[in-house]
Amino acid sequence: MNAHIGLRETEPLVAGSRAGCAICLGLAFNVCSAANAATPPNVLTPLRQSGHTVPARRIIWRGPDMHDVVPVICSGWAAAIVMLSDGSRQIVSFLLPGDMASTTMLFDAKPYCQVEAITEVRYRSFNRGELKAMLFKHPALLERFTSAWVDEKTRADQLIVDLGRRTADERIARLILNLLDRLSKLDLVRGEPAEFDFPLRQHHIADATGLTPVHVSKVLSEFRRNGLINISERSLTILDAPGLRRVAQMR
Amino acid sequence: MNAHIGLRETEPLVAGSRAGCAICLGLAFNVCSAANAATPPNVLTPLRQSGHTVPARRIIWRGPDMHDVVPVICSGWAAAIVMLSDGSRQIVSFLLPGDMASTTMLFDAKPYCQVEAITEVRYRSFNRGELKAMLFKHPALLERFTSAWVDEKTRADQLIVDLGRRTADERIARLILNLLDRLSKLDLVRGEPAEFDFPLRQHHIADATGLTPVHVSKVLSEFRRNGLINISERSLTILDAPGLRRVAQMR
DNA sequence: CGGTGTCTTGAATACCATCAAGTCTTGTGG
DNA sequence: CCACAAGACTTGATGGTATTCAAGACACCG
Repeated sequence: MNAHIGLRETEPLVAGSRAGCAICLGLAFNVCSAANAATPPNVLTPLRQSGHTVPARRIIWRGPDMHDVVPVICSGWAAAIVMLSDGSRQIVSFLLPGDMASTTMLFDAKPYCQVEAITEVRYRSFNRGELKAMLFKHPALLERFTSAWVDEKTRADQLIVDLGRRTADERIARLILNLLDRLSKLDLVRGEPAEFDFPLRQHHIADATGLTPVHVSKVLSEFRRNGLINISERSLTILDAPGLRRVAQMR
Repeated sequence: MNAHIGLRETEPLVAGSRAGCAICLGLAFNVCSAANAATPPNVLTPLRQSGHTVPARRIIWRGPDMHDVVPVICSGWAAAIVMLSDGSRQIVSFLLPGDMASTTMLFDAKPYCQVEAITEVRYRSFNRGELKAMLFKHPALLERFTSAWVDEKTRADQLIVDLGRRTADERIARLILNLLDRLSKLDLVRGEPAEFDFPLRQHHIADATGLTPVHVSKVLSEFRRNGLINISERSLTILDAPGLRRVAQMR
């Protein structure tokens, strides 16, 4: 899951406003291409799409019902989650601004997971066929898309290794460092020592690392005791980056 | 990892023979398209490629050195493995005949894992650029390729769930059932009760399920005691499919 | 024939889950 | 604005699953 395709906004958008979205989409594509110096500006015609804003904890995209729409996150955090019949959950990937839930959504309509908002989330739904056609028409966009796909797969494989072969401390440290990485590419990390918005509840961390919320609490407390990180007011500060990396890499 | 792109052979091939490979590749593509009734026969020009045969346990494709080649398995079993610095290993996917190590190899040159032969393996290496160009030139092939990609990602996400949220028994039962599924699509499963070649050592199962060989041994013994499966002479028989599924699905 | 790889089994241990109780925060309706 | 409920987090006690350690049986190969 989780493909960053650079459909980000530079300015706030009137939520749900169709005109606003259309403008923004054009903007976003230009921003995207500008950042990459690949696509000349204004080559892209706006796609049909619909903007939405949902509060935290709402389900954005549920397996069975949505067929032809591909959601792209504009702002906020979300998660792609596989639900098991006993109520336990596995977060397959976190979705940050600019992410499509999964690159596979462009091709496949049978999903095995749902997308849930963690914070308030603004997102846009694209028509799958149109989005696909557009990507294949513009090489620069396709390039971006395939690179998003490679990133997504790399992260998935990394997660497999983490869940299969690493301890609780390592998993949690790596989760934090991965988020740090992704967020700093989005320019969402502030200052020195590094600090960023951290809307995850401990149960989110548990669902992502294959642990229980109780154990996550214990590990995070230990991290704090050791002066590695600090979490307060939904914000995470990395106090000792080398130390945290040491915990994460160990082995 | 692991993309089945239908580059299989119908007949044995003189190992390493360039002419043989070229013929076989044409054959293979036709077989592939015939199986799908999508590509008209003979539309495809043969690609440059090289055939290889390696014994079990040999490394086929190592991260750092191979840049522009994409290996495709012709016969035998292989595994894509992530090595950790303490010597522990995680198998990210098993590669069966017709599988490309990963669809991402078409686009990305920086690999984080190696491909190892489990049995003797025949495989072919394609030039990445040429293979890519060919896929994008022929819509039917591209279609096949994207579907391989979706399968690959689906399996990766399933593995994430298994490693994150399932017990040892469940993981091992699911591994067996997944292999049964894939092998039966390749027509490599015989008879009733279902039975197939099973070259995996217990340490392979351990590396794939995130367990230790010792514990794999105990679980398999229990499966046998309960009359679920039987393994002998590198062949696995599923004696009680519903029972095994019950163990696998549980929850 | 020794060496290596594979598998099995038992005992001790470690890591993480489960259970439980309590604090604190957040949100909601009266 | 307060009261109450629900959610979030913490901490300690206990237990289970899987690991680690160890030793031995067996097959295969050079």
